[in-house]
Amino acid sequence: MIQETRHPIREILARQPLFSNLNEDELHVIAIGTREYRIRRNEVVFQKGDQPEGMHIVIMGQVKLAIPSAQGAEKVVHLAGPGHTFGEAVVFLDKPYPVSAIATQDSLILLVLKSTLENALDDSPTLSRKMLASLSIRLHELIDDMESCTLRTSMQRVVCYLSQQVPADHAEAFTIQLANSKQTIASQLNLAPETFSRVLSQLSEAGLIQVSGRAINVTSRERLIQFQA
Amino acid sequence: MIQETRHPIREILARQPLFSNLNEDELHVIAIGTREYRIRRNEVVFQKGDQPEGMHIVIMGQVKLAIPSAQGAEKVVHLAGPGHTFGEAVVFLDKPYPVSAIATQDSLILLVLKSTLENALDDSPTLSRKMLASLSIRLHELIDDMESCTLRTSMQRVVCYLSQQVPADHAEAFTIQLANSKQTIASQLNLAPETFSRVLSQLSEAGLIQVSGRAINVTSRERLIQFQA
DNA sequence: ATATGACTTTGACATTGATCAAGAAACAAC
DNA sequence: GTTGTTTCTTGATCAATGTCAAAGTCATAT
Repeated sequence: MIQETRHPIREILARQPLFSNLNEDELHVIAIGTREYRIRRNEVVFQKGDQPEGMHIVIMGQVKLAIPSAQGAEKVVHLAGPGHTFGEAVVFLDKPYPVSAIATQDSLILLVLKSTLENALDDSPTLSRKMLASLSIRLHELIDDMESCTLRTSMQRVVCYLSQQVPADHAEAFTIQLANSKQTIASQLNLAPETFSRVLSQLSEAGLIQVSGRAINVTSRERLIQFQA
Repeated sequence: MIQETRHPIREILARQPLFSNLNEDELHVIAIGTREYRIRRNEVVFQKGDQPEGMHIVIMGQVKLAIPSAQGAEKVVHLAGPGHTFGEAVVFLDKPYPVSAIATQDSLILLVLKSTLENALDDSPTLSRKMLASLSIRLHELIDDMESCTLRTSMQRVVCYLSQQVPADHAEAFTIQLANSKQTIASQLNLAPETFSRVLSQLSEAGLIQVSGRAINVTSRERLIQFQA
């Protein structure tokens, strides 16, 4: 599953915002304590309960972080794309991973070993600061997710999800290209796939969106947000 | 609402695990940037959307962190008792509080101002490390909460909650004294108060617990955990 | 003591969203 | 292409949990 290669790890690291303020020496030390691995779609990076190895950085591809349940169901907690990190929280605790990580696409990932990261943090307040910010963001995202799951109806969750996928230009009408299967997105929204499908049809019938495979066209962001029932 | 007093803030800070490794000078600087305030039961410390002031440390009492919803409902995210901190995550982000904080008891709280904390973190890798650990723990707790809310039935959530309240001695039979109203606990478990009440009666009928006000006697931890339906 | 208000319990009912099952569509492999 | 596999949609049904309402309990303050 893990396959070493000889890419310029240091170059890649230097391009990550997290490490952009480090000097050559610091970067060199981190690069030495970093492994690169490739992983195929649907393969497991680690499982809930495994002992943490370090911080993972997605270079290419995508990794799904999910809580597995006994009955085979799972709740997707986060989808980490290029430039995103995962597994960093456990570096600071003596606990196993609380989630499983599975590649949703063939991916290229860096693993900064636990001890390497710890040393780097002790030497660089800037890195510590960025790490704190990164964890804080994750915390906020999780709270938003919690809010969504507990205080909203399925319709509200879908509307909220769609309206958050707005492109940079904030256009009133736009097309979303879903980056994952509808199953995965349903799980992220804490919905059964069937429910997700039905909610999308309802929005279609109301003329607010057009669905064609993974492409969803939003006619009016404004009207979409207003929509109830 | 906020009322200054002249307690030995520095002494109190020194007793917090978070600051225990700091030297006299560092502690002094932090003490200067720390405010003490008292707040009554049911009073609001801050609301979701407010601009963050710094990190709060509960010295006495208890503060409830909850996501408010438009319809007056709320989802309790965390209950912070003596020695616990809250509001620290926002120090590292330029975002408003994602939750509201309300005292559930008359409380005494310290507020380490944002800039003070930031400076202290830049000067002390140890403090940074502890802060990272603290945020990581919060993240784990939230993930556990997420797991509970999304993958378990109401019965499973209550059983899990009760069995986690085990006293230190790990006795098979024990009595829990609920530290909050059943409403609050129900919200934390993401249940309607009525549902919580019904689940407790069910467990009572099954002979697994005896409920008497806020005191809950667990007859057998083992059998409680096994219980289904 | 008694009264007032908050919290809790219980019952009846409504509703959301899950489950099961079957068919359709998309995709991949050969 | 054709076949097999996975994903998605749609319908019918059901169970879990929320909502509403009323009564009961508890605590507090006067």
